[in-house]
Amino acid sequence: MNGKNNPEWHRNFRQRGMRITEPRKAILEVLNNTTEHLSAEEIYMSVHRTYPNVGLTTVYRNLELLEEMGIIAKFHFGDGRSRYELIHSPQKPGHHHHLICTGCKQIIDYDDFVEEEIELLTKVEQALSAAHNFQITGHTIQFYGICHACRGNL
Amino acid sequence: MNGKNNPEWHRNFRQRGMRITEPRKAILEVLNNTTEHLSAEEIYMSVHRTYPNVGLTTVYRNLELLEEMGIIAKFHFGDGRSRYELIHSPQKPGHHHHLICTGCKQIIDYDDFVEEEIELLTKVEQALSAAHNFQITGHTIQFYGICHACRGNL
DNA sequence: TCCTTAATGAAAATGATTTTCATTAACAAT
DNA sequence: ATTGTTAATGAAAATCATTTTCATTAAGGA
Repeated sequence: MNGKNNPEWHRNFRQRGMRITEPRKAILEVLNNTTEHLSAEEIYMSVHRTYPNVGLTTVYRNLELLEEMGIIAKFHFGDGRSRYELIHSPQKPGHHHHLICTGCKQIIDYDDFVEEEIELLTKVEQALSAAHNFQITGHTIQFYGICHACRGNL
Repeated sequence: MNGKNNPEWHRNFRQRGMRITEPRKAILEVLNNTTEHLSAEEIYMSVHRTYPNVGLTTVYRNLELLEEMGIIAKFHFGDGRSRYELIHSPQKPGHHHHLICTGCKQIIDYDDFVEEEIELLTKVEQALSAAHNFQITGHTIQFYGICHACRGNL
């Protein structure tokens, strides 16, 4: 968690009159230490190991909150549940562009042409902003396909 | 439905031993005649007007089927339900790149820089194919933001 | 230490989607 | 055209992720 015992998100929370609680610390701890794209249930199970009394409801509530605050992003990969990622993750900084196998559901954070993608996306973002009078807050790029292993199982 | 009374999808279906049924005709009819991004329930309601005895279950089953066949695409726009689009729609041919207002949930099929996007996407697709040994079947590009009207309501 | 109220946990409710199963109807063979 | 096989259907029940309710707890300012 950044090595500091009073991280910057504390300030962020307190400003909004929100309290620093064990469940919140635990949830952010889990998200900070994973490279995966965890679902609410998975985050809950992970948190549960250290804080067995934290409930699934609380996990859902805080994930929603963290998303509204712009701290995490919520993704849909087609497996019927939402998955969450820290927007500025120490584990995988930068973009969140995904390659998903529709067979085994594995999710790959790819790096190919990301520079160019970002460049174009920025341009598109500006165009959309202007043309449709939107204030853009985020984007999603996903490629779907079948991985080598799954192709073997056909 | 294409002006022909024996459309090409009939052949497509029969080849797989699948039958041409009223519900299937009705569902494709609805998808063919909309520019919207309909949910299963919305498709069901639309079908229901003409064929009141077609059930919601059947709509779900056939949407899944049509997706597997590569005839329609399933999207998630963050409102908790899946939405479907004909991949080759007579109403909006070409791409399916979306701009979504997180306030009012409106979905815009935008046209800005789509040429360039497709060009880059094709390049990325090839790179991913090679680098990760994937057979790419589709992609998703979405921008999220707040539209002008919704910004007023804050 | 006390007080206010944000936050929590457990259980119930909700809502989209899937499964079950008995019935119907496509369509190939007759 | 009639029949037989079985894919497809519809209704109801089941499932599963997520949300709501509500009584209780605890963060943090006074």
